[in-house]
This record gives sequence, structure tokens and C-alpha cells, in this order.
Amino acid sequence: MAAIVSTKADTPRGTRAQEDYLEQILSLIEKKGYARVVDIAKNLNIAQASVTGMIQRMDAEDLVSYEKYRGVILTSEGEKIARAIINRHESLTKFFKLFGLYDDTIYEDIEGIEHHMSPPTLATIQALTKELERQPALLDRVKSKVFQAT
Amino acid sequence: MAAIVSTKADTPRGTRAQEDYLEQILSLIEKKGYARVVDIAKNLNIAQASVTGMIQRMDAEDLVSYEKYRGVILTSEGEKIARAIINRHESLTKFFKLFGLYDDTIYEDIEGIEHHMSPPTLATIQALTKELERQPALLDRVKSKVFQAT
DNA sequence: AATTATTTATAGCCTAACCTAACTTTAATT
DNA sequence: AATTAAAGTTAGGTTAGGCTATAAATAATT
Repeated sequence: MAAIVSTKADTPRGTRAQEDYLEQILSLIEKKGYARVVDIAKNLNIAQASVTGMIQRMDAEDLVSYEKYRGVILTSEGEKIARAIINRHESLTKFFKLFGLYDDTIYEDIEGIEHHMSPPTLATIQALTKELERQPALLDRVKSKVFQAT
Repeated sequence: MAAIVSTKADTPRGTRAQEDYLEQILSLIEKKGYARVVDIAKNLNIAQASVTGMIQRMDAEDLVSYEKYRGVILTSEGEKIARAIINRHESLTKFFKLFGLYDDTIYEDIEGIEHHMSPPTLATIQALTKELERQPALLDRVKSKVFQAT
């Protein structure tokens, strides 16, 4: 069951920062049912005013739908991007957890690299993760070389 | 021989863009003996004027040493960063090459992620690469799942 | 219902990192 | 040595994505 992966970036794109916003917005909506500016700001460590500004730009670019003083919701385009980035985030987390790295280390690294990983490369990491899950001995050898256990 | 890896980011830092410049400058110096503005610009796909400007900022920040109309050289700080980023680049290339991804795919992804990978995570990738080199059967299984051979 | 607190929005500002167009300096060629 | 070509610099401008301070709108509390 080979996953045929195209070369052309089939990944929908916003900027790096926009991907962060979309990821947060979707995760807030799924967790609380709505996404408030104040929570987005808190989670991304950004000033409220900056969030308002960005959301207005993202509304103009049809990534979210927004009306003043009402909440923010995702357009289908925005949701597609959000799901892709969340998928990347989860896959990478699963992968790095195999090696016993600190959660903080994992989180920070992924925060940076998730925005830059193409579908084929991600698919490779996913496939590799599956194989490695069946190789505890190999994993132990790797872990013993890098001593940074959780 | 466990590589003990500290948590504190022992990675010297410039900005993302500065790391790209430093990487280019060092690689030009090693290849041709000197780094000209025009070549840096060409390799990074950036206008000459932008390179001049950035180099002036990097001179002020002691990452490079520069005199008008003369060439650019790296300070020891700049060289340290450059070597770190080149090391990351090479390690990641080696890793992704294991799986038969397209060279272009590899190059683009690494260009993005190399700026965001911590020393512990990089050390893990390096250790994993070594182990996987001895596991052709496992690699074949991964490759067969992701069909994007070179 | 009036007041207070919370949340959003606006205005104005800043920095990084790019750009083009025009000018200057150095290098190469006749 | 004079001219042309190439490389480098300066000036001025743009855009993304932040910031603070202030004002307006909504929500909560007395």
C-alpha cells in the first residue's frame, strides 16, 4: 500500500505566522467551541492588538471569517491549512517521542520545523515511525548514544 | 560513548537570514578563497544591495568583518555559527538521503528546518542515521511505503 | 439600570529583511 | 592611459509582523 506522493507542493499555504494562528484557532475551536482573540494572543505569546491585526489580514485573504467583536471562524481554506499543520505537528511529536527527548525540546523544535516540511518528507517520517515502533532494540541503541532522557 | 547533551541552547545565534548568509559566506570562502557580495547575492537569490545592507549589519554585530569595497571575512563568532549550520545541513542531508527522497525535496526542506533544530534533536538524528545505515531491510520497508524514489 | 471589568479595536510606531534606481569604485580591455 | 564593464554602495521605499497606549464595545456585577 504505497502512498504515492506527488512532487508539487500540494500543501496549501499561508505564511509561517499565519499557520501558527490557524493551528491555534482550530485547536481552540475544537477544545472550547470558539476562538477568542484574547486566548489566541495568550497561547501564541503575542499582544492582543497584534492578533486583531493579523486576523483582519487573514480575513482579507480568506483564511478566516471575522466580524468585529464577533468571534473568528475558519474558512474551508483556513481549515485545510490548519489540519495539515496539526497533522504535521502530531506526526513529528510521535516521531521524536520515540527517542526520549525532553518534551520542551520536542515542542520547540517542532514549532520551528513543522512549517517547512514537505508532504513527501512528512510521509517518510510517518512511515519510519511505524517501522521504528517495532524496533525497541534499535531505539535503545539510539537513546543510549544521546543522553537526554525525559 | 554517550554524547551528553545539555538542555540550554548552546547554539550561537544569529537570525534565520543571518545564518543563511553565514553558511554561504563560509562555503564560498572554502571553495574559492574569498566571498564576494555578488556571489552571495546570486547563491541566496537576493539583490546585491540587500546583501551589502545585511553584511553591514552583521559587521556591526560582529558576525563578519567587512571594509568597503574589500571582501567579507568571518569573525570567530560568525565562523562558529556557520560551522554549526553547515553541520546541521550535512547531517540532515545524510539522514534524508537514506530514504530516497528527491534531492530537490531534501534541499528545500532542509533549508527550512535547519534553522530550528536544537543540538539534542540533531544529535538524535545523527545517532539514528548511524543505526539505520546498518538496517537496509528496514529502510526498504520505509521506502516502499512512500513512493518517491530518486 | 448603572457601574465596573473584560475583551476588542484603532492609531501610531518599530525592526528585519527585502526591493529598485542611481551612483561610485575597482577591474579589465582596448 | 582612457574607456568600458563589473562589482559594490547609497538612498529611499515596501511588507510582514510585531509593540504600546488609548478608545470603544460587550459582558458581568452590584
